[in-house]
Amino acid sequence: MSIQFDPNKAIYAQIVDSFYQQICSSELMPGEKLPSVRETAQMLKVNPNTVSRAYQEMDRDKVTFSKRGQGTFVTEDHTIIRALKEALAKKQLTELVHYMRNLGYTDETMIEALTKTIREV
Amino acid sequence: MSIQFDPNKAIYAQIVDSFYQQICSSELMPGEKLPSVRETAQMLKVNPNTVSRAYQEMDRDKVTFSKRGQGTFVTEDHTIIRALKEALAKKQLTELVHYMRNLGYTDETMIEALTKTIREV
Amino acid sequence: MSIQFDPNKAIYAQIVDSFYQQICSSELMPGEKLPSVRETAQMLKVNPNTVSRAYQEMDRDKVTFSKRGQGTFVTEDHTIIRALKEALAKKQLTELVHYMRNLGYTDETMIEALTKTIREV
Amino acid sequence: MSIQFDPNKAIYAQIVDSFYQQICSSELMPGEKLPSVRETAQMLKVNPNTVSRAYQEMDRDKVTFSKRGQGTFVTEDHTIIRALKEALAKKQLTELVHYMRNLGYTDETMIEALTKTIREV
DNA sequence: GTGGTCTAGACCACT
DNA sequence: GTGGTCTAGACCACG
Repeated sequence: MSIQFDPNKAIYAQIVDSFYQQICSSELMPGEKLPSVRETAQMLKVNPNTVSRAYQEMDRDKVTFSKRGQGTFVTEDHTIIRALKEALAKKQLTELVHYMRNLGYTDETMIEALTKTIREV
Repeated sequence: MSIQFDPNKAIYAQIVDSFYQQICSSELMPGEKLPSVRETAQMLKVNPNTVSRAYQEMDRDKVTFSKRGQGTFVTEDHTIIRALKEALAKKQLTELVHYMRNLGYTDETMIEALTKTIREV
Repeated sequence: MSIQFDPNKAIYAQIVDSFYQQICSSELMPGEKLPSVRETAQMLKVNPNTVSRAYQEMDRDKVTFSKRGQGTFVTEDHTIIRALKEALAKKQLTELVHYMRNLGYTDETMIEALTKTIREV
Repeated sequence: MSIQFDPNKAIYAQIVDSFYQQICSSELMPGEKLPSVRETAQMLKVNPNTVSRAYQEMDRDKVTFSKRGQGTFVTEDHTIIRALKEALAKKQLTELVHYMRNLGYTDETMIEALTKTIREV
């Protein structure tokens, strides 16, 4: 894993985003252990505190859970992961809708354009 | 206008993108004059050469045209602008399709999700 | 305000508790500004970061909201404050129930004892 | 047994409280022998004099009695234990009543809330 | 080893 | 001034 940090978004939030994508795309499976705070910090060349904050953020969202002395793990509750996927998708879709409308697309032409893209990709 | 530069993409290309968006969303109308190279350079705190390269890029794409001694103008050829819109849209759509597939969406659920988002936004 | 810190509970959490009590007992009214992070830190003789974390915790709970450059304020949403009151009450009540049961009280005698205490206090 | 000492309350009093809770919850039965002063002192990492004072306090309350050369025992007088239970309960209840009133609860809503909590816990 | 917390000191963006 | 973030380095509790 490696993240190209966007200077305008908090690093800890970008770390969260990165893990969420890995979890949603099943690169990280339910119950799987995340790399330790220190490992991740070293890998991303950031301070362990920053990674710790990211892990706590994910814990709070119940997407992960941490066991003191053992590590941080992806939740085994599929409902939560499903909800996470939907939330991420919704965010992308909303951005797209705004972008396309800004470009002059109507609801119908937008769906047409997506359908066409799906066929071609 | 102000751009938050992404260190991974050539600055001139980001300037092009920014103008293309303005043209597609009709913030810049067909035939309208773009700010001068020097103005834009000052505004973006960038070397004028970088801006000049961006303008040349847009000229080459026929999206703008330059008149010696007068400046750079948005094309009045609506076909070109329409094509530009489609190209920008296609790029976003392609990214979305990949993202959603990565999340486990099928073609049908993806279109459904878009339809739902359109209704809600 | 002054807190006698319990060495076993995170300081930031105790600061949150303290503010929550003040908000629930209307010592801090809806919309009222909390002391600044730095003020509170000085008052409690703790590091500003610790106070900041407490404030962020309250923000996340929507009990407060922060405006960059202005300060942190108690929410004006009475629903949230009501829910907070109930949550705090529930916590105390649950502890009490366990304590009283441990002492051999049954459900009826427990309620009787409370009724009697209410009359006397 | 282990006590997390609160720096604001005399240690001997906290030791008394701890034993009283054990007696009321029948962890220590009527007639049962308490650990010796030295044992308790070692266990709690406290000066034996402090424990001795706690034991004297309990003797004075007639909750325990000491036999020279044999040790300290829980009273076999159930009346006293019952009174002790009531006193502990009363203390908790009184605190609760104040806390809940501070939160804006009336006598009726307080009893309702307790009834509800009892059902749920 | 693990995560959790705290301090100290710094810089940023916003009013 | 405000809150928000990051780094650096430390200590703790848990297993």
